Amino acid sequence: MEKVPMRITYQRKIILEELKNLGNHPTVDEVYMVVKKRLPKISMSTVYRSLEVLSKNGFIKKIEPVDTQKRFDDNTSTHYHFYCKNCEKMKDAPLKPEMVKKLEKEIGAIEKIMEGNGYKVDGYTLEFFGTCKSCEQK
Amino acid sequence: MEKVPMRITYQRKIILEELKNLGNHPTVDEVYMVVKKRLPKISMSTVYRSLEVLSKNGFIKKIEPVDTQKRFDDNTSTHYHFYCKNCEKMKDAPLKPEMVKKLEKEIGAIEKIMEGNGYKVDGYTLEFFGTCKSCEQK
DNA sequence: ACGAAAACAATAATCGTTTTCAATTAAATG
DNA sequence: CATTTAATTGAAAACGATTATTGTTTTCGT
Repeated sequence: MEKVPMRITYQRKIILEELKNLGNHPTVDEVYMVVKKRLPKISMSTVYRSLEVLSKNGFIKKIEPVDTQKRFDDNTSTHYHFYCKNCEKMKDAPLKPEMVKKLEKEIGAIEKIMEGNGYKVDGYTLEFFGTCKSCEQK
Repeated sequence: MEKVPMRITYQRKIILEELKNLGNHPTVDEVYMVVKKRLPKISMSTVYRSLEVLSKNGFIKKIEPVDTQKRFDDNTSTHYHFYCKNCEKMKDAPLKPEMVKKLEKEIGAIEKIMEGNGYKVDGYTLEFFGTCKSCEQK
């Protein structure tokens, strides 16, 4: 979470305030809509940039997919993925089948707990990211 | 994985073939580029639609984010999320702190293993999806 | 208070994906 | 095997989310 020079502008104060009011992980659009009530002239790009900066400086946390593009896999069995930020490829997580089995069981138990709490769990995604072996070797 | 009436068209045969050749989880665009060599007139939308249908029928597996939109969280500590497909809200996974701790440890160990395999692991995302409690109660 | 750097609003551009629609084709039916 | 009909196609436009650009305004160290 590398810090970045950040000015405390009026817009950013309000965006942070309203984000906290909203609670539950709002989308940028949701933040925009409530902030606009107090700052009718604010633009979407300001909200985007401000949220980005606030998260880079550790005030808030960004929730975003490891990779936004759709991908398709000819292997239909359960396994986990590793996204390499360098070559931008999605690889199979380099794990032995017994490790995958173990994790699957572990997470399955967690799902049961959530079901017990009144949630209906259809599934989950677990993706790792970083630099893959072949990129790392260079 | 609900089955859907599917015709085995020439395009689909070739898309499936080439997906298998490509191996590593290609994006739609990557599939399009190789398929175009054999079917110069094929359109992007056909590739999108075909991959979708092939995955709906269990021939291949779709890898996609639980939710594509960026979201922001005022809680900066580690915790997992649950995406409700009904109300389209991202909630905190309803798990006790000790459960989160345990999972974190478990997955941390997995990361170590991958690091031992020559990968540099920056992090991971774990997201559950389904129907949340309040939507389920209706 | 002054001036450089950062942030702003507005707008256009981009990216990945989905939709629309008329023409074509697979496969079920007679 | 010819006919029917419903699915599929290609081409193009539309789409939603995000980013880049532009000229103007604001913040904040000096």
